[in-house]
Amino acid sequence: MANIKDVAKKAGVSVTTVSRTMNNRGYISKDTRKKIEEAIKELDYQPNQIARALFKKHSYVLGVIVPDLSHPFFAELINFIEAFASDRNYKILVCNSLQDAEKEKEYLDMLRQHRADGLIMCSHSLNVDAYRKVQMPIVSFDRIISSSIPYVASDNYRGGVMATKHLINKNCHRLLHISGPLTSDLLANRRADAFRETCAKFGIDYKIIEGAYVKATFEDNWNFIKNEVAPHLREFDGVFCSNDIIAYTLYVFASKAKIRIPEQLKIVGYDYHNFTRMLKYPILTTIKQPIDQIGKKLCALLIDQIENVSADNYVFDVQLIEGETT
Amino acid sequence: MANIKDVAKKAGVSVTTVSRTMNNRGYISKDTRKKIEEAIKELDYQPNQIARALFKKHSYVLGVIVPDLSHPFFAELINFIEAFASDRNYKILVCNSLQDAEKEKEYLDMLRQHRADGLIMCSHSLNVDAYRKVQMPIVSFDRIISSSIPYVASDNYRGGVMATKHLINKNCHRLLHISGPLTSDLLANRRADAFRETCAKFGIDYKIIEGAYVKATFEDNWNFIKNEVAPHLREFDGVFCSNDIIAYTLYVFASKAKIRIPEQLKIVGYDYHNFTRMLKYPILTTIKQPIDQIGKKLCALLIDQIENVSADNYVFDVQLIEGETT
DNA sequence: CAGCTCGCTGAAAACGATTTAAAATCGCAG
DNA sequence: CTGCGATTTTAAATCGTTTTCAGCGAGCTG
Repeated sequence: MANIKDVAKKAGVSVTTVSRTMNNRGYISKDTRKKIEEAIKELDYQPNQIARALFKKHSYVLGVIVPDLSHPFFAELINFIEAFASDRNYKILVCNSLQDAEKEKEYLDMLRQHRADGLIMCSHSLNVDAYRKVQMPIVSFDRIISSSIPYVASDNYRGGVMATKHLINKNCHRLLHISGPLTSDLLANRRADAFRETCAKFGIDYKIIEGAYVKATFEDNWNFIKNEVAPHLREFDGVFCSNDIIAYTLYVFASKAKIRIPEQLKIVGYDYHNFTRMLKYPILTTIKQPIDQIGKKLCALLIDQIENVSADNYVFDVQLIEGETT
Repeated sequence: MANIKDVAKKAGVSVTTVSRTMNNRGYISKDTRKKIEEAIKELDYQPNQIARALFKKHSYVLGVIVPDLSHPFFAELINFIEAFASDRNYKILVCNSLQDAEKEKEYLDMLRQHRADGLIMCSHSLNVDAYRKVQMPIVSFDRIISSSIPYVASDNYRGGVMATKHLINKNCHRLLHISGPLTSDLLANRRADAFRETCAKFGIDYKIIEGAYVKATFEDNWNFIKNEVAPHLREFDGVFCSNDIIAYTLYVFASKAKIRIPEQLKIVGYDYHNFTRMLKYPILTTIKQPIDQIGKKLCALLIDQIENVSADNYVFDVQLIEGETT
């Protein structure tokens, strides 16, 4: 593959001049510029970004760590992250932590070794100290890592209130919330807070069952519902699920158990990702997170930090999508 | 961030010695090795992979270009690709072509500039010449690019035969196939070949409607079915769809049109990705591609090429998953 | 005409690693 | 004490860029 020296030789100038031409720095005569551009085209010269990155200490690579690449939420999120990063000339190195702390630590080191310019953390298997040590601009999705690391999230509390109030408005009297794991610094847990407080405020009986963070397969979710949720299910007439996959699984489970939905049991989910939008039996009632805007904001905040603009937290508004399950 | 010189200084040796220690090359006394390892730990030294890559001309980065990152098939495929690449110490740079030829060309150049070690092509917006020029090891999913570029695919022909025969066995007499775009070198089109030939062999009336490659949203698919398929739909009692998303959309469409499935119309899909596995209303009858094995093989063939092992094409067996739609 | 600025160009020093080739050290036999 | 192979270490070149600094005419000013 041709390098800058080959171009210089072919154009009959020095490498400095070639470099300056490509980067539009300083004075270059029309004449030499033309010669150089011809040489570049003729040799199909592709500037070596590795050499560039070495000198400039700027790789234009962003690391993205997610718990599960094939989960519809993260697939969609990465889709948008990639698009916005690409617009600003950044590339993304995706890492699949599988929620394994060991693997996540390895990825962190790997990204440091590759001198990624920044890091988007969507997986949260390690304690906050591990991320603070990374010495790289970071943004976090849905978790408060430290005051100097901006986070992006949907307005989980408001979403929780909306979901709960919706169930109450639909005449539910005994409510269940299936949450994610209630680790203190995960912002998704504001949904449970909102649920609890809203039920209290309206004097509604409630219960919270703590689930796992990301359950990948239908069977995982099914077993969870069968073992943890089913024994209590008939005590409730409304369930707020912390994600759409579990909401759908619950719908399937309840249907098979001859519980009529929405008449006997109403279900609200959370996310409204591709899977939910595709789904028509049932059309889930759910709280929509603006995944596109979240992706864009994560990117923007990170690149702002990298390029020395100050960055701040960002919380997005959510929206109730009323379907057929409530 | 500490570099190799800092380590050398701290350990009181030369950089050469540090380098040799890390790479286990040549003689190093127990004593100096220990001193160096201590210095590395103390400084939290992370070797600069960019500098390494520059010298070794080996970046350990693989480019992966897909048409749509958030499509369940590709999300799952990338999931596996990442896992296997990571096992062999490679990283992946994901690119979302959106099936835009211009964008795909840009990504190709970008990956060349970043000196990716190889390329996994799952998007096929350009003519084959564009890929031949890339001068980088490539593997292709589901497309024959040239005899020197290995491809990986499921046994599309056999899948097509299985699907068609299954419909015939279920007593269908007039069959429809909704294909992807019938570009000659896409291996997915063997499904249509198989459909055509199997129908002919059994003396069955058939028709093929050509669809788009990847339709992202339910609405896109819905409109396609409404406009292109619906006018003919009642002529048929069995449909073989070239992917599960279109199969599901057709199911929804037909149900709303009061066509009873499977009694009046039987539907077979293709893929069996996460979306399909999650889906319970209906449980689709479909042809399963082994996405995990495809991902693994793509990776393995590419890395073999990079590391100078010869590589060959690979076609995976498929499997009929019988659901409730036939 | 000395001195300055403009416009243009190039040589050389980085960036942080690896590798080659050569030098230093050691132990030990002659 | 010398010579020599076996160890162990190092200086210097290299990878492909960018940047700093300096040089050199030409034209202008005073």
